[in-house]
Amino acid sequence: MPGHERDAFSIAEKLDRLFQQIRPSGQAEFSSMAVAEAIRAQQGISISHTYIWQLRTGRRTNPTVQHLTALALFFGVPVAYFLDDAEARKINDQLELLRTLRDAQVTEIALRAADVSASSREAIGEIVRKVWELENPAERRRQQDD
Amino acid sequence: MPGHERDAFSIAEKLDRLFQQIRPSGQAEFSSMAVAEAIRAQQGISISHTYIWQLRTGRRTNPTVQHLTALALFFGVPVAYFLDDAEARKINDQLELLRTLRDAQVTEIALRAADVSASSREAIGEIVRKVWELENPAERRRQQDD
DNA sequence: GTAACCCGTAAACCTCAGTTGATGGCCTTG
DNA sequence: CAAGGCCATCAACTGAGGTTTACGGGTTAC
Repeated sequence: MPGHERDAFSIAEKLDRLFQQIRPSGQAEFSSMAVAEAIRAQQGISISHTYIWQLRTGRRTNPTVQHLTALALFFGVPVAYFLDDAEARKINDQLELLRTLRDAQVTEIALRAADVSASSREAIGEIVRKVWELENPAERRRQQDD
Repeated sequence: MPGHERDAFSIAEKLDRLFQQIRPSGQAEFSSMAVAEAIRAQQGISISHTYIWQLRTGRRTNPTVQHLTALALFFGVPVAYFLDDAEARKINDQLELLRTLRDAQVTEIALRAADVSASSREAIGEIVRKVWELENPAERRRQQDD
């Protein structure tokens, strides 16, 4: 099991939380039976109450997309609720980076530079680096690690 | 099948798209074999190249969360990309831009420029524009619409 | 040439996701 | 009390998710 840390919260914990927080008429929790029946009725997807219980209690941990989607739909949460934790968030950073660039109105520069010869690009890169170093004192430059 | 509209794009189509758009060094696509091997190596999750191919070609359509998450992580997209169409479209556009920039090895320029004052950025933009105009004859400059 | 390799494709195969059936506890209602 | 329904829980089973093995085509190396 290499370095990548797994989800801090398991599917079981998240599902359990949904059961606790989303209740039929404000009273007691849904029963596994009721949820299974509702999913079959509303979505036409076969699922057994036993299996829902197994997922909730962590006895089964690796459902298929169909069942996970069905549960998410029933409880009215996006499927990503079950899946996107720390790991997926890291990935989202990469996409966020693009938004950051766009927000800094830098994409036009990038796009133009992309359409330019390699040697010119190198020269431009050098200029940018010089400007950046001028504007960023050494002290601040130290905290450049992700 | 009641009212809830299912995903317009299958997992197969989305996965195929990832293969097409996210490439190793800008050249040919990843092979199913390479992806399987990388997932095993980087994430320690067992997956066979044959199965990846089956998913990509739509012969298998209902993977478990473990495998879907592994694929999403490898390609650097949130798992929701495979499950939620709205988000998938958003990410697709961003991916295309990101790949364009990466292929031109221009991201470092852009990143540094984003971290620089507005006036400097303006100056840099001016330089880039000048270089670009130098390298792109007037004739070609006219057809700059897409 | 041919040997070695990587690749997509296919079918046979095996493991585990998911079901079925059963048990017993806790409520009601008669 | 017994009868009946709803429930969580368990063990045993089924079948689909996932793998293994193998074949043929394409490419590079000797």
